[in-house]
Amino acid sequence: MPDSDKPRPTLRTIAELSGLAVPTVSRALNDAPDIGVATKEKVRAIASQIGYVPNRAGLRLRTGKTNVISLVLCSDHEVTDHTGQLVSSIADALRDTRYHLIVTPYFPGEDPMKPVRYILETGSADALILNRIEVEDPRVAYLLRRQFPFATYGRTKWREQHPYFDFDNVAFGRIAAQELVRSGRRRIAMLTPPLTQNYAQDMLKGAREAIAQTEAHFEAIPGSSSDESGEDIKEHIRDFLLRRTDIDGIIAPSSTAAIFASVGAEGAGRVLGQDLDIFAKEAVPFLQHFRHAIKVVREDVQNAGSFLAKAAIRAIEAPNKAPSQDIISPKQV
Amino acid sequence: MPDSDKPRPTLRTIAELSGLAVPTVSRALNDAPDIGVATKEKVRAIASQIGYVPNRAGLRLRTGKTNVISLVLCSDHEVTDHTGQLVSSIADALRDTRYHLIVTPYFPGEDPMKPVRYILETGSADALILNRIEVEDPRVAYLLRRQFPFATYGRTKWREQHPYFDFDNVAFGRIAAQELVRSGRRRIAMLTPPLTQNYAQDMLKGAREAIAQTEAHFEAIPGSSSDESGEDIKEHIRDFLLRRTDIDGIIAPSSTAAIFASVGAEGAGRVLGQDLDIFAKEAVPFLQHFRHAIKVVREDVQNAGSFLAKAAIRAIEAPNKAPSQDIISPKQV
DNA sequence: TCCCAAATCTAAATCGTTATAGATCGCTAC
DNA sequence: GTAGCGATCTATAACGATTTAGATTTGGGA
Repeated sequence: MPDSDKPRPTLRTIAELSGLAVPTVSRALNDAPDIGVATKEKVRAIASQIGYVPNRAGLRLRTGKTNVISLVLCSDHEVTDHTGQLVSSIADALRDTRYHLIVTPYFPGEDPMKPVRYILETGSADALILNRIEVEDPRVAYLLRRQFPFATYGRTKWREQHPYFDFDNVAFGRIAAQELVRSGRRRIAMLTPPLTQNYAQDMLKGAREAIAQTEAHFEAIPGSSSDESGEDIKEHIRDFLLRRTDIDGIIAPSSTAAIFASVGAEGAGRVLGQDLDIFAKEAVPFLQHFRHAIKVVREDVQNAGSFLAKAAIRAIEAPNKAPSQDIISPKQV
Repeated sequence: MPDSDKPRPTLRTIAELSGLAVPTVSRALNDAPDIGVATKEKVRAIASQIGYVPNRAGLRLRTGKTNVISLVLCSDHEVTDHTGQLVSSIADALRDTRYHLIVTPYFPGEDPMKPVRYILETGSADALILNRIEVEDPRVAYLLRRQFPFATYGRTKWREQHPYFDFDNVAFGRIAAQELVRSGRRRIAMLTPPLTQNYAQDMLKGAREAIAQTEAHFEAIPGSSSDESGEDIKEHIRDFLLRRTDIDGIIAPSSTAAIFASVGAEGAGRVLGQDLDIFAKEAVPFLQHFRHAIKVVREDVQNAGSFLAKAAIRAIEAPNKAPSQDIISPKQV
C-alpha cells in the first residue's frame, strides 16, 4: 500500500477531472436544485472514486460552521470511568457525522462560564454539551440568551427551552428510600451533590416524598457533598456516623460517593448490610463487587452520551424544532 | 455584561484601526524582523485592547496547521477513570497553548489503523497521541514513515525514534514479584495484557528476572488477558484458580484486572491476604479500599498526560530535536 | 420566426490568514 | 548627483469552500 503523498483532492480536482466549474461541483455535491441530474451523478462518482473529503478549514472559513461539538467537562475526583464512558459514547455517536468532538476541561475552583464564553467568543464550536447542571445554571442562561445550540446532561429550571438528557433522579431518590425502608431501615441520610445542582434537588425530593409515606426519618447529610475528594467524603461520613449512631441507611449519588461512604462507615465501626445499608446509583457495574451489601441501581451513561450527541446535532441543524429531551429511569440491578 | 454581538475582530479590524495594511499587522503580531518596533508595539496594543484572537479556520486554511492534537483512544472495559484522567490532563496541559484536544475513538474489534489513516488523510490534526502501544505497532510504523508528529503512551521497538512516555513496567513486574515472594508466595501467576502490547512484555520480563533469583515459580496465565470485560476476567481467574490450587500470588496490570481477579479468586474460594495475594498497579488510588489485602503501586496518569501533551507539541514545533521521552517508576504506596 | 422562461452552468467575490514580491523612504558612499 | 542599501511597509495572490449574480442553452408558445 503506497503512502499516497499526492495532495488531497479538492473541489478543484473534481472540477478539472469533470470539466465543470468549481462552484458547479460544490453545488452538485450539496444536491442543489439547479444542477442537472446527470451532472450530479458524474460529480458524485468522481468524488467517491478519488476519495474527496471536504476541507474543514475551507468550509469553516466560508460558512462559519466549525463542525465541532465541544464537551465542557469539569475535572473531578471520580474513581469510576463515568467520564470516559461519556466521552467515548459521544465521540462514537459522532463518528459517522461531519462533527468532531473536542474536549474542553475546567477545574472545580474555576468559573464554569469561562470555557463557555471562550468557545462562543472564538466561535470554536457549533454546539456545546454540558454536565453538572445547576437549577439556575448561568451557562444555560447565557447560551439560551445567545441562542447558541447546546444540550445538557441534567435539567435546569428552564428545561422546556433546551435539549437535555437526564436520569430520573426523583425516581432514584424514591426507590432508594423505599428499598432502604423495606430492608428495615428507619433513619436514612443522603450524601448529596452540591445543592445548587438540579439532580441533588431531585434526589432529595424523591427521597422525601417516599419517606413521607412511612414511619422512617430522612435527612441530607449537612456540610458535605459527593463532589469532594474520596478522602474528604470518607472522613465526613465517618465523623457523621460517629456522631449519629442512629443512622442506619445512606443514599449515595455515585460510585465514588458509595465507595468512600462505605469506607467511612467501616471506619466508624459499622458493618454494611448489618448496622447500615447503602443505596447508590452507578454508571459502571461494579459496586456490588466492591461491597456485596451495597444496593444499586444503574445509570446508563453510554445512552446519555449518544442521546446528547444527537440532541446537539439537532439543536444545530434544526434550531426551530422542539428540543430533544429524554429522561431515563433507574435500572434496578 | 453585554452580549457583544458585534463581529469578532480580525486582522482587518486592527489594520483599519491602526492605518496599516493587513499583512503588516499579521507580521507585526508574528514578530517578523522587517517590522518596526514602534509598529509592533502599536499593533500589539490594539490587538490586546480589542481582544483579537486569530481565526483558526483562516490560519488552518492558509498554513495547513490545524492546531489540533488528536488523542486516539480505544474504548475499553475499564472500571476506573484512567481514561478520564488522561483526557483531562492532556486538555489541561493544552489549555494555555494554541492547541485544542480532539478525541478520536475506536473500538476493540476495529482496525486501529483506521482512525490514524483518517486523520492523516484528511489532515485533521497536527499530532497524535496514542496508547495501547504494541511492540511493533503498525500505527507507529506508519507515522514514522510519514514523518507525522506523535507521542505514545508506551514504547515500541523503535523507541529511540519517537517521543513517548512510559511507566516502568519492568520495574513493576520486578517489584510485584519481589513483594509477593517476600510475603511468602511461591507460585505466582500474571494476568497479562495482550502479549502484543509492549508493556505486557515488560511486566513479564521484570517478573521473570526477579523470580529467577528466588525459589519461586512464575507463569503468565494462559488464554486470558486483562483487556477482557470484567466478567470474563472474573470467570477466567476463577476457573484458573480452581484448576491450579497451587497458585498463591497474582499480578494484575490494572485496577480493573485486580478488581475482577479478586472477585474471581473469591469465587474460587480463596481468601485474599491468606490463601492468595494480589499485586497490582492502579492509576486511581482505590484498590486498597476495595480489598485491603491487595498490594499496590501507583501509576501517575496525570503526569503521563501532561508529558505527552508537551511531547506532542515539541514533535510538531521542533521536529528535528530529539524526541521527548520519559519513563516513570512505580510509586510504592 | 422570434422571444421569453426554465434549466443549467460559470464568473467573481468572499471568509481570515500568510507568503512573496515589490514599493517607498532616507541615507551613505562614491 | 545619484546609485545603492537597509529598513519598513504595501499589494497581490493563495489556501478551499460557498454565495450571488450573471451567462448560456434549450424548448415552447405566439
